[in-house]
Amino acid sequence: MSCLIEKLSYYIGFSDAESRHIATLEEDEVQYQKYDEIYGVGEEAEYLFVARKGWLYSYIDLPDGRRQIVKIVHPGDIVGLPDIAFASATSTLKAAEDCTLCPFPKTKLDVIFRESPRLTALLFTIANRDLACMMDNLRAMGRMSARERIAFLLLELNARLKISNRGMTTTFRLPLNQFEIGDALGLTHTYVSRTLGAMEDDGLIARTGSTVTLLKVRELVDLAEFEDRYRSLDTTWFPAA
Amino acid sequence: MSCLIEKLSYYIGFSDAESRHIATLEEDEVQYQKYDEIYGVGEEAEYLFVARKGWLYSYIDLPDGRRQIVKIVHPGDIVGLPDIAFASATSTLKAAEDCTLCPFPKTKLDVIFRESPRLTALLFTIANRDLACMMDNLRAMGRMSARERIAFLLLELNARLKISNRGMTTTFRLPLNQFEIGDALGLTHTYVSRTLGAMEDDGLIARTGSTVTLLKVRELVDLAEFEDRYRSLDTTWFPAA
DNA sequence: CGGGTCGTTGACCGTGATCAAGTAACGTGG
DNA sequence: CCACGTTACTTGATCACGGTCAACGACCCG
Repeated sequence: MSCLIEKLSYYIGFSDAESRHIATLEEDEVQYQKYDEIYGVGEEAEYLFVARKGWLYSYIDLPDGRRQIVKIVHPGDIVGLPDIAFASATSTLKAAEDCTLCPFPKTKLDVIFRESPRLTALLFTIANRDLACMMDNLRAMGRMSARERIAFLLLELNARLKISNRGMTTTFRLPLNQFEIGDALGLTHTYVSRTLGAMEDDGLIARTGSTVTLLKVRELVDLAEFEDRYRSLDTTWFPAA
Repeated sequence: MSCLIEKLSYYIGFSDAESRHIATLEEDEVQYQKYDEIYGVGEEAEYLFVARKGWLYSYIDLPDGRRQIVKIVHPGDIVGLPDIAFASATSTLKAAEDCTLCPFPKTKLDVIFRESPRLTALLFTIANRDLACMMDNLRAMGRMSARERIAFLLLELNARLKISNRGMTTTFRLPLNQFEIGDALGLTHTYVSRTLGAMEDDGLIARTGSTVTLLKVRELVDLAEFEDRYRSLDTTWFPAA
């Protein structure tokens, strides 16, 4: 089954027509290699993407080399929604590892808006869920220490992976290097290294290669004041199918 | 004219039916006083609001007293969209000054989704524009100095005020105290005071009471790498009226 | 082997936090 | 009209978290 449908049907069931609409978003498929740039700031934002395989991230550069990763993308995620509001892309999309994407034009959304209010409500809700998550993120960047931010990132990634990956435990592959983790959290790779090391010493997490295990989930959750926004959505107000 | 319609019609024109849909969102009206809490984290998120008069902001608390303001609300803004994804509110909404709000239930959106694909596309686009703005914000918090963040905030507020306020100059009322500015930018009020003072000394801005003037806009824009995301939206792919 | 990427560790430094005191503006009540 | 409390802003002294710079080690792949 497509990982987009899998992810969406975690929240509501779909009619055949709705499933067909979703399937049209994944008709094409393109491969990218690790560190390929899929699109850059200022390029025409004609297409959206469904991530099918591999992790990606979007980031914004500052002219002096500072970089902020604003979104980490997993299989089943829709990429580029924040850019549909503009004629050109507001961030750069890069492959964190070899990956597969399904591009689709903005206008396919227009069809969904006209024909499926229920699917529209879901997409609208997901966009707003993402907004709420960005706010949590902003809180982490504005008011949290390095250790708290790292705890937050690990918990959020784990929560997201649970949605498309039933049977997910607290051990997961983290295909990001410490530069990338730092750029996502507003830290330097040096300090990421130090802090991860200290958290490992304290028995909060364990690392083997690029795999992480959250050992003391309760303590991590308290550290980061983490709330799982992915586990459920309020779909009670949605139009009927 | 209602400030919501004014703000939305900045981007597209509306049919009579669409105007009526928008008007249903502003049927009721409630007054609040400065520092009133409209709703808090965890309360049932039954209603959304249209801000009609006065500034507000939503924030998230940490248990030890740290606070992050995640959104500053102006007249004409829709408040609470990030919460429609959940059964209860994810942030607290507070009045920055005396203000007027128009509450409406989530289910009024459901009607819009069923009857007006074009208005749906606009709301969807605005939600995603807000996402892009949050990402700019995240970049500011993660990778910018205090001075750059303040430049960024002032430019963004000014850009937003221009939408509903034709003839807006670079002088505007800023009804937020320095604690609130700090909480929005991840700084202490002390440092906000110092930095604003230094920026004034450098001739970048001027202050008189709670009014701010951006004197060297070009330099401020360079400082903050500011891009105005409010001035125009890509509406070319929207369904026809 | 050699070269590249990535992670670790050490020494030092600077931005912005913390703590504290003082000032200005304002409304209140006597 | 002044004494007062409150709130907001400013300024100074000190501190610490995390940045910067640099060196080194581990690993992978050619």
